[in-house]
Amino acid sequence: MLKKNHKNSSFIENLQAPAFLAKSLSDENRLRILLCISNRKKSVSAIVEELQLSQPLISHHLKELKRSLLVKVERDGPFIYYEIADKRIIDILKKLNMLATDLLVQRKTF
Amino acid sequence: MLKKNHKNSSFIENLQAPAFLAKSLSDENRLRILLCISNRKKSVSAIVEELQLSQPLISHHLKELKRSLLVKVERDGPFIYYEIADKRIIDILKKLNMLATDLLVQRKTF
DNA sequence: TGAACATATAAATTATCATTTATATGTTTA
DNA sequence: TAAACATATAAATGATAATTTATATGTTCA
Repeated sequence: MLKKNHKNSSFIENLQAPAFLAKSLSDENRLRILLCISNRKKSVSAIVEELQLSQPLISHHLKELKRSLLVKVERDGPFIYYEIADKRIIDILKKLNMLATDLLVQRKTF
Repeated sequence: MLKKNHKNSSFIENLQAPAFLAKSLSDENRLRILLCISNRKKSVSAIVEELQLSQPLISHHLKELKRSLLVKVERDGPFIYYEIADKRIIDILKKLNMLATDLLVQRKTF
């Protein structure tokens, strides 16, 4: 028996959610932050130093990442630690990167 | 022998490319267009009718999708047909959608 | 408590973007 | 060639977002 296939199975409705996530992933500085905290949690100051961006800018982007649920937050004394909320975020970034590479190659090939 | 792991292997440089793709995926109307042309090529007017958006708006988003290489274009007489450039785009959208769902569940669970 | 530090927030500025309205370009056919 | 149609483009507008600068909040420790 065939799978019920009301045009494009998985979704149709709810494109708002993936669009919202994609928007959060659409800024290069936010991607740098996500990679930076993908292996272990880090304090804001550690991120600031590692990425060489201003502290308010990092805080602003962290707030956005928190709003889209892409990071987890944890306080320890005066420090606030941020960590990636789900490893699949990195998988998706890798796929986006591979896709971008291939699309560019294809464009030049034809 | 362990894989050479200069922090975050796959990328570090070139976050510009995935950020750019993500930006193109960050608009709900563009996602609707991509889904709409994911199975077969369609003319602009067909897309306009199916999605119930104005013709200039559809054209504008198609131009953006073309700029980011996410669609292929083909002319046939007066009609211009657009088609998704790579099926992996849909995979990525599905993954984004699943991730969004799970992140929301996790937020409510804890 | 007050000084030092870590982080967040607010205000201001600039840039980017989605949408609408109006018009132009390109193609077919009578 | 002119009319009808398909699509693209341009201009205008309003909304959103990134960044900077300045300041506030919250924590520790002497």
